[in-house]
Amino acid sequence: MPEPAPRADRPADRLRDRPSGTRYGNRPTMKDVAARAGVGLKTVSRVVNGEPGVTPDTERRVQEAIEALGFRRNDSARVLRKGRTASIGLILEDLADPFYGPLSRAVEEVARAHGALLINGSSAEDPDREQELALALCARRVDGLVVIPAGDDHRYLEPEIRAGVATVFVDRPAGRIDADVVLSDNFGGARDGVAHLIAHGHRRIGFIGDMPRIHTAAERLRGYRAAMEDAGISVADSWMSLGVTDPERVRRAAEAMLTGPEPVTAVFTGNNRVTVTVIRVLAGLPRPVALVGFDDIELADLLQPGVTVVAQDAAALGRTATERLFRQLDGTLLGPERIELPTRLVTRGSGELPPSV
Amino acid sequence: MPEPAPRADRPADRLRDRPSGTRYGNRPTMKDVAARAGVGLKTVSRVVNGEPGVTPDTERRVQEAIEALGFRRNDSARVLRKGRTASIGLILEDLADPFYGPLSRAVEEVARAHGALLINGSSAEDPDREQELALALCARRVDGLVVIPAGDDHRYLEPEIRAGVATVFVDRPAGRIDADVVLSDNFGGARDGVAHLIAHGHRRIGFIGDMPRIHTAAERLRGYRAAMEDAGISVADSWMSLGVTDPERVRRAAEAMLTGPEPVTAVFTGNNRVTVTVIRVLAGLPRPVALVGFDDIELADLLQPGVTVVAQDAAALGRTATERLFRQLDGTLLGPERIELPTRLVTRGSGELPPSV
DNA sequence: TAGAGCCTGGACAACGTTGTCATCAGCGAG
DNA sequence: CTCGCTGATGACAACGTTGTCCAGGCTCTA
Repeated sequence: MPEPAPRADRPADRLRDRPSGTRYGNRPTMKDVAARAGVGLKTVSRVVNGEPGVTPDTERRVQEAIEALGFRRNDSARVLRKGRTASIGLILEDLADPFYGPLSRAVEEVARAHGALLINGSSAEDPDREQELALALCARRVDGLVVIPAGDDHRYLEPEIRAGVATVFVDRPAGRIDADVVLSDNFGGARDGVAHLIAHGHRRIGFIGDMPRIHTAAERLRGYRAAMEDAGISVADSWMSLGVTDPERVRRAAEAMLTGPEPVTAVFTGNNRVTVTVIRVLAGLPRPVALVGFDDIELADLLQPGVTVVAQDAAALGRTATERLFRQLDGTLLGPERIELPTRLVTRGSGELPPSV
Repeated sequence: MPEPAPRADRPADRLRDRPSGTRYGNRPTMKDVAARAGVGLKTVSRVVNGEPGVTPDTERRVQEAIEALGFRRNDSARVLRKGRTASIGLILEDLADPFYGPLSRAVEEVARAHGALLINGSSAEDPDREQELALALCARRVDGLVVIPAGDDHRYLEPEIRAGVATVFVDRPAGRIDADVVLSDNFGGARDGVAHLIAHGHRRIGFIGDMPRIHTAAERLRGYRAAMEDAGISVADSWMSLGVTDPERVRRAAEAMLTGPEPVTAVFTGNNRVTVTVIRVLAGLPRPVALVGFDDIELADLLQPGVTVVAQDAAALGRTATERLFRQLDGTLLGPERIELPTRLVTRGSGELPPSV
């Protein structure tokens, strides 16, 4: 007997059978509530959404039916009908990076203030994965997207943006499309940080940063070069090292520039991951080496010496971007803009060490 | 003229009008693709989903139409039809807390391996907000929920769980319902940490922890008491302080137990937030005070002295929980279980300081 | 050459909600 | 007493997709 019955009441497309009190795995719908309350479908909808035009008595009956059945509105259907999902997507590089914690919290808070949920994913610095994620989020019909780009070509988002997906890029600019961008002043911050070292007497200063294809890394390198040039110092190639922030590579890079014929007396590190590794390297050295790092790190003040950093305000980045996103959705925005937030030099000791001879 | 035409081709329920190349804000649907490709609706569906039974030639025509129109499947409709959303929800306390970074990354990775997206929200340690979030996620029909509970009564989730929402609690147990729980061995970890201090000669040991209504805080306090009792030490009330982990309160608590008639010679801190604040307090003291903290913290090895901690594996917590969630969805699971992961004592110096007299 | 069987493709309903519109009862005014 | 109005209520279609099922054309074989 391949077919038990010619026609089942409901298609049994949901396989899970749990020891439920009532229907197996099938949730009650407004139709069920309506039947139980003895009212029409639309009346239930009105009650659920707090729309006016329902007698207190009717409302009570509906509420009772909702309670009794454990009804919960199916937002998928609602979204399908209304066109807006009240959710935004956040794509970042790595949820576990302490820099992104405050940023995503800020994004979440602004979203929450607008009644939206946050869906997020990590690109792991892989452009393909970024695209895959972004498009998956668009297929879910998120209302907007906050993207910390891994790739440098975002034309794939053009149809989505045209279709109304509000999009803001954070921390790094969008590639090959015109879109809202919220950045830190990476160039200025790095230049100031390096200038600080120069002001304390250093001339041979090393730079260790992330892969040069990452915009922030490139900008910070540019800031380093600018500060050196402003001071009339010519930079040796061996003083600069860009690449993955994997501790092993960073360690080797640091050790290389600290030895050799022209060893650096100070190091400028391009992000928090690099800074942490370099602190470990410097801790193992007999002579003190000055250090300024981009990005603040927790407990930086308690190390000996305290670590001087160029701090950026990750929360402000996230907040600014997300507020802008919702203004795009409001329609109270003119055109794409590039917003640059200032950085702040926090002196704690490591940047004020004199060059040791 | 209030009405421009008796019947518009499409209801203009979407207000946004962008300078789109084609239809304003209206995305193409499979119907549009079908029309353009000169095929039936279902054929488009087949191509989009890679189902068999389509001639290469037809498939090519459909693909071209998809490209040309910039079509992207509307997953809301798909979800409505299929009943599964391929997304899971994560509710934690605070996205910005470094402890939750690795945890949520692990959750995301497992979700990704199962083709699911991650929606997350922060409860800010507020039970009402936790419930609001959880139910909002259920309304979105997430397939499952990973919850780091803020509240201690989760009966509100019963109808959802019955309806098939896979649910796993992490870091703290569920309240008043029977559900999967993945925890660290908070009791054992704290006991070992305190025993370590005792082994190094301490008798007057302080405990500073989070609010006692939080399960982890209570368990760690219990571990502290157990270790003290095992060593035959009777604990003075003034040695223990539980409450919010706000730096101001923690600072006062630490200062109080470090002065007075019976000052402690060592402190056990109940979580990473507390540890960081106490390190700052201790750094300002003339005499050394031993410290062991629950939770590992970055750079703990570089402080003077290094901070001895009871480390828990946040990533393993998230991974274990999420894998279990998907096994619930597979149906390859018997019943709710309580899984306890071990902690690890990492000695770095601060816990090995002798009592200073 | 005809029949059987297979493969491709399309018509149609259904998922659960919301917007539109019609209906109906009750009521006040003329 | 009746007309028209108001406010509550429900019937119905639509959102965009997928599952079911049937039709038509093709190939293969007897």
